[in-house]
Amino acid sequence: MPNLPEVETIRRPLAPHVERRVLERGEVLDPRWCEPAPPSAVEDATRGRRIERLGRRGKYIVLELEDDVHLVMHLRMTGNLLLAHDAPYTRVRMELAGGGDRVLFTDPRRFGTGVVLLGVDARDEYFDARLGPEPLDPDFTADALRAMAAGRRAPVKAFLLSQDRIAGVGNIYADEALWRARIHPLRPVGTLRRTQIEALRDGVVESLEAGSDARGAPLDDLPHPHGPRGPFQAPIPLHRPPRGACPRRG
DNA sequence: CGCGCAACCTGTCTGC
DNA sequence: TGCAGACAGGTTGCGC
Repeated sequence: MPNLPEVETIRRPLAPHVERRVLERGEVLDPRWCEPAPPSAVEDATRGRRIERLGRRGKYIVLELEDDVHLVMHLRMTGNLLLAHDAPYTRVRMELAGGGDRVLFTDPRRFGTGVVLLGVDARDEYFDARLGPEPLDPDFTADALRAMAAGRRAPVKAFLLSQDRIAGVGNIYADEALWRARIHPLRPVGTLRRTQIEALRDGVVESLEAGSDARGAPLDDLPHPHGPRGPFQAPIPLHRPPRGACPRRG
């Protein structure tokens, strides 16, 4: 479920509570979380290190620690990162020094993963190998999109979903962006006309922004046990319309 | 290389 | 009402 806006909604309120604090220890309760690395890799990396920053790239969350140690996490579909003492489905538990706060990675379906990367170069290499540009960065222009789409026969929806083209667009936002741009999802992306490419770029950006706005609405100050996704699963309008006729064309 | 698709999981929804 | 089966969905890896 987490696409870029959801990941950002989890990251943003959490960041001020963890940045500049020291991790006493991290404990991997589910060894599969960091496979093929052993849990000790995560535990060694986190022990006693200060958190410099809680960042994001695409759908990844990055816990940037001192000494240039980067803990890169992916929530996949059901993962969550929250500040709480206990929560169901906890896979990783990180104790913060002074106060007994804990950062928990929870995930009922155990799809979520984490990896420790040493050095900013290793981190960038990791992302460069699998992620395209950030769609909310200013260089994500219609021209850039057109260059990426040129000559490709893949359906435009599949194209939007491939993270090595555009980082952070998932199923919900691909549908929403195509709906806004009035483009059929199966249309080969390389055949789109210039005006459609422009509409598509706008559709991607606007749906991501709408998603961030909707879920980024302030709730309480602290993430509660069920995490910062709460009551406002308020869907953007049309991802799943009432079954039946198309609301636009019948 | 580009594309399609199965596999990974398990909670929740759907249909009988 | 209960149960079995379908579905959800991001990424990886394999086959064509």
